Amino acid sequence: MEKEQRIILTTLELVVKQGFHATPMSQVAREANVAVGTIYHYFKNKEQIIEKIFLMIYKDFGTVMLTNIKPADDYKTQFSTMWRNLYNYFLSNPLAFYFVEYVGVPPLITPEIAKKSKPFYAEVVDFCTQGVQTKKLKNIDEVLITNLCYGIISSAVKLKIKEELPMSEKQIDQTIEACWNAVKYE
Amino acid sequence: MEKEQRIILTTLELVVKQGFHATPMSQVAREANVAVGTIYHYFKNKEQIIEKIFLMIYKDFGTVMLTNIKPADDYKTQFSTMWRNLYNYFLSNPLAFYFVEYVGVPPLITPEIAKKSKPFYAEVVDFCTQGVQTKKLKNIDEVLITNLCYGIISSAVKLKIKEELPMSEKQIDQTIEACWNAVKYE
Amino acid sequence: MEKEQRIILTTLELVVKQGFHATPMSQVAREANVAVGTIYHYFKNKEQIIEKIFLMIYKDFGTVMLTNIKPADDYKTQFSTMWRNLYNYFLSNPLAFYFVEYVGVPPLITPEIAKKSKPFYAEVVDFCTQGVQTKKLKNIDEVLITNLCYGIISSAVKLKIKEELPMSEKQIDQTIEACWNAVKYE
Amino acid sequence: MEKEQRIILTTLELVVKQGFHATPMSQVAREANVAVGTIYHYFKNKEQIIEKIFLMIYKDFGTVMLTNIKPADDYKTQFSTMWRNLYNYFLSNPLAFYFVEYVGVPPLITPEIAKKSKPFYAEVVDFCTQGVQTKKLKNIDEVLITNLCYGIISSAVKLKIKEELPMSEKQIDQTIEACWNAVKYE
DNA sequence: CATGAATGAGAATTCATTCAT
DNA sequence: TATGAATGAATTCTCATTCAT
Repeated sequence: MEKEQRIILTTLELVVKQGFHATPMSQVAREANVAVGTIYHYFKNKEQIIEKIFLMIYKDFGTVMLTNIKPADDYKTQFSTMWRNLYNYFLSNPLAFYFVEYVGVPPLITPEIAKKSKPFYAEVVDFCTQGVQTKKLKNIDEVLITNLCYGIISSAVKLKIKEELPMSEKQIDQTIEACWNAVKYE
Repeated sequence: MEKEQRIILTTLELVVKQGFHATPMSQVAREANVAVGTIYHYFKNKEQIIEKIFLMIYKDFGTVMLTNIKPADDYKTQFSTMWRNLYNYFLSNPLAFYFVEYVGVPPLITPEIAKKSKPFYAEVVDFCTQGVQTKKLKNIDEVLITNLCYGIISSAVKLKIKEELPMSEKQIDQTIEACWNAVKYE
Repeated sequence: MEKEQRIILTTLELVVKQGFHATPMSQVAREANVAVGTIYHYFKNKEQIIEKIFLMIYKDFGTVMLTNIKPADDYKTQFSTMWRNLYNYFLSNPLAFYFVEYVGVPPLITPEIAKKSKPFYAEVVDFCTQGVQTKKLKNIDEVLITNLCYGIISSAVKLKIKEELPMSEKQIDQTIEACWNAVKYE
Repeated sequence: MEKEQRIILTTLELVVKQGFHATPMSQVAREANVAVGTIYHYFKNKEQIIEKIFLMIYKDFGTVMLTNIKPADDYKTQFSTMWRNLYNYFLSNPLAFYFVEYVGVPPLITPEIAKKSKPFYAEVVDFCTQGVQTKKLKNIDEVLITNLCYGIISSAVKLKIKEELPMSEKQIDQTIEACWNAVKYE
């Protein structure tokens, strides 16, 4: 639906720039070119828009991380591609990054909503489980592995976005390599 | 000052649980046991309380990371101790963790305020610079090194706090080891 | 008309339970199983539904009061039957009672609308006029007589509906007797 | 308190003329000459103002009914005085009358609030109990007696206020006499 | 006849901040 | 220093009504 999408995207943009509470529905309506009432025709309340955005983004990057993964490649290559995909996704979608880091968090996102997002990145976790079983990765809980790497990528993205570092090709490579070294077997 | 401290700590607690905009000054006043007007005697406005908290916490953990660092120990040991200190600090001060992760961020914290916090962890960055120079750490920008490790620790803390993982002693060791492996030389 | 009736009855029910302004047309539509637009096909606006209900009910109880009135009976019997009829009608139609007492009143019901309802109970007033002329009832204005008795019945119904009194057969008899005693001749 | 009183009296006036839901707080504020926020300083919400008014009026007329009751007078005189007091009170306080009849009713006034008002007219009920015990009044439940008379008075007041009857001195006397005749012994 | 998406004015309520005491 | 009553702009959300289909 045309209008629903406009509401979602406008909210995403404003909420990231101004914060959830600092974003009035009237502004969302104005910038999405709909009437305030229309927003409430599609969403129960302000929080529900956030939930929709949250799930939309998580679905998104669950998919994105798996692109260009070629089973023929060796494990390290596939593993590195995954996290590089995530870095690239966040860089080309800074709104999504800001949202997951600062808006789509408690207390706005409850544990229940968070749970709904899990299936979207289940494959990534599974891939780490395989890595552990085939002795490509250290014998660490797969959830821990996934999150440590996520933490590395997220930090790198922040440095780039805040312009604290240029994040040259070399630095990106070093970041991805750090993910691998942090959890690789041996 | 007794009252000023009460205002700061109450604000920290409420702002973490409810968010900045969802925390009315009247509630801060009530729970800090002062009058609303009194808050404005000590602080120019709501934002200024946040700034004070922000700097207080950053000062705190700049100090904390350096405790028990014994120059006699080898580099790896000192490096590991530093990040373990951070992990422990966050675990015993969940309010501080939540604050730096979710409240003390843009757009509430402007780049100017953020800059004021840099001196507080300059020593940590310096320590990494030395590590690079003495070939203990890979030849990666020291800011990048610091932040990648911060990202790892932060992810681990989140898993523990959200109770997604037990974070046993072994898992903590694996996390600290991941920091080291991610950036160690060779 | 099927749908028009459903709209009227649903509105009656909701308006009695929630009040006029607290009853949104959307809810009427939903519970009457019609579209919002359909309501406006049958009624000019929300107020018009209330007017229709108002007249419907007044017509109703003008009729009801006269059932089982047997001219052969003596005046007191006929008079008592009338008010007992009203009591029974209200008890078996609590929605109607609540409506006339709390909803079908100013400022929603204007004097003009109220005037339209007068013919419906004209016969009851006439019957009182006859009572006065034949010295069965005191020489009191027939409108006053009618309304005093209405007040008695209405109070009794409220006690029963609010469950403040059981309103046993005996108490009902006492109530009807009170009507008679209040205005009977001598 | 000056402002609180102004809010109460303004609300009473507006709510009677326009209905509860048709009376915006902004209008109350304007006509009471206070800021909207000030209303919420004194009252939790709109409903609470109504509750305060409700109890204020019930307290009022519990008192009023007992004025000029001289124990030396015979029972009928005292009984009549009471109801005449009520009639006079309502006539000189039409706002109070409209309020208790149309605003201070369910669903706005819940059974719990209604219960709070009972002590205020307990003495009137007691007086009827005595009347029954001393065989001045019929052996009817005192609550029923009280309410039947209230119904009579209320109907008379309505006729006067709606200007359907002039309610001459004679008609008032007839009304009070009707109260007595309706429930007197014999 | 019937629908229901869309509207936007208007409602109740909140809350940062001020200021007289 | 400390208070808290008072403010009123701003917020979220509602809802009667319209109109293109």
